[in-house]
Amino acid sequence: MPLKKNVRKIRSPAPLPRAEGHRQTRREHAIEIAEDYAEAIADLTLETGEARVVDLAQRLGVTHVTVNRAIARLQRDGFVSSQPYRAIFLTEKGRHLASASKRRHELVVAFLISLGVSERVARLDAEGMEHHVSAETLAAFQGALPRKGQQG
Amino acid sequence: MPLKKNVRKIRSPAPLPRAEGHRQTRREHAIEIAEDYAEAIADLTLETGEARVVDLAQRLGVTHVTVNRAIARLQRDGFVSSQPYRAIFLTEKGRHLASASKRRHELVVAFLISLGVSERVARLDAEGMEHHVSAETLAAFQGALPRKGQQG
DNA sequence: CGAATAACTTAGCAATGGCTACATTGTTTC
DNA sequence: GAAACAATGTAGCCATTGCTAAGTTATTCG
Repeated sequence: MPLKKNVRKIRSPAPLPRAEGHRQTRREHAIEIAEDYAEAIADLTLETGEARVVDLAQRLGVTHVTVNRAIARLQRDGFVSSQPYRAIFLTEKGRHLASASKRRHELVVAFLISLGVSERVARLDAEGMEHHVSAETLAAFQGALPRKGQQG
Repeated sequence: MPLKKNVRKIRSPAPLPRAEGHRQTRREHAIEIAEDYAEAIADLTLETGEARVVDLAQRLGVTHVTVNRAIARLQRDGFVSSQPYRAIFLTEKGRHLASASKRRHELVVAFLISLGVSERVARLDAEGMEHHVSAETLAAFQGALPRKGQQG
């Protein structure tokens, strides 16, 4: 008596959509690093005039070796241009990514803070969350944010 | 003439904290899969009585091979117990992780929906965001959510 | 200028997380 | 019980993302 341990025929009919979210999350993971680097490069360029491997390493909390290889991939994918032993520059594509990322990042931080989350935690959480905030959700965050001009 | 391209001495003094967020994000990435699997296993066990490799694969949007290896890691790390060609069961530790993940997941979805995000997008975004929502932020979400009993 | 130092690069290891192709085991069905 | 088929497991590929160690190149400074 097989006891019907495996009910192999009656595969569940509906739970397909669930997979979609996971697929999207994986897709987003693939571009997270590009976004983080683009943002960091843009910031450093503003702050110090150029983005160097060591500075990126310090800022992202990885070794300079990791940065080096990441930059190679970003260059391969057209986000940055760099020459050996020289500073790193964003391409048009990279600048685009950086500004979008930066805007989203800051909006997420501001939104969390507006909810009462401490600035420290808001910044920590935003770093991970931001990459998974779609345009629609970002718009909702923006909408829920208290307006700038009307502080009364 | 070196033109002072590299101003190597004046390393920026403050941008250290930024790295902390990235480090946390990487830490969270490391447990994302455990959380997703634990939640999926818990759900499937409820829905169909047991969690099988194929079902997990379908639900998570990966091949059964990927599931197989992930399960091996989860078993190594004490989240699940499984025997070859048999269903997968959560350990106490795994159940704990699953229930926490599930609660957080549902709260994030509910919160996004309450902001006006469509259910579809809320579910898609939550899948990626949830892993980076700290206890503090989760509490803020909870607090911002309209109460259950007072729908007026 | 040349040595010292800082920055960068390269080589190579480990873990993760996808995959396809193929082998094995379990279940169902005749 | 054996064949057919579904499910699971194994081997091995590739890419990513960390790392350390060791070699190169630039910059700075005596």
